[in-house]
Amino acid sequence: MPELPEVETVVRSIAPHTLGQTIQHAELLSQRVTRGGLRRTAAALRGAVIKNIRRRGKQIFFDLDRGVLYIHLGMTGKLLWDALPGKYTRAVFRLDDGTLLYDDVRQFGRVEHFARTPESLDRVGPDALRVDFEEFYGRLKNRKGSIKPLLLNQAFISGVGNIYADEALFAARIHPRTSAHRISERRARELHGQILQILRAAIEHRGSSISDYVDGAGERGAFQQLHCVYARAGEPCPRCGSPIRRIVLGQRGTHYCPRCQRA
DNA sequence: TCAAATGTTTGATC
DNA sequence: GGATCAAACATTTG
Repeated sequence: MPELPEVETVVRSIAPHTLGQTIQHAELLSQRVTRGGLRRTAAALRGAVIKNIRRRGKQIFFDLDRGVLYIHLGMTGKLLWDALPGKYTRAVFRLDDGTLLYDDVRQFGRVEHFARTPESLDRVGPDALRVDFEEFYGRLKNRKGSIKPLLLNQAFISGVGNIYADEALFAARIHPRTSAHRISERRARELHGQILQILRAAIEHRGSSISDYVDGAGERGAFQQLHCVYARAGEPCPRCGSPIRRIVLGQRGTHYCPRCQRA
């Protein structure tokens, strides 16, 4: 669920509460989410000071005075400030002025402590908001597969997920099955620009809440109201009125306008 | 009641 | 390496 705009919104909503605070107590509750060991991780976090909070793609890094707390929300992860723990609470961080909870129904997310930012997690591609066109096109033009799965590949660029991939391809009028290396420089420029524009607009609207996404204060986003194609199969295309089509591409639901986005 | 779908990543295989 | 596919999990939707 959480893609770049949602993760950015979460970071912004919890940063003011957590920056500079000390982790008085940490409790890790899920082996699946915290593979580094529940007790080891809790012990490593206890007493650490939060110096900085960063986002790269969909990854969140709390820089500590001793290592880093890494959080990935997966599909259903939530970071909540001063909320009540529930059935799906997987980690509890008691800070000086309140409590930060990590809730995650499906447990595809991760909460880990690292002594330093590890290489493997750092191997994601450039952040989708910071990649310039030269680099974007350079990485794109020799790729063999379809453009849609490539946009979802975090090693290509990081931050774009299923919603924003579909919306960006619609805005750029590119069929999701188009081979990446067959996209002209001109059309690639349009796509790059639309990715930036859509991600920025989504952040302004505090993300997309399709089912259960909320920010650190438990607030839903509003950008889902502005989706043109995502989860709108059968509805008229806002540009030409043709019914939006849904196919499966790279095992993911893919939404597009068959008239505006020609193969 | 059951099958299918859900925004994520990882790891196996060719 | 790059592309493809199954799997991890729990809930909701048709």
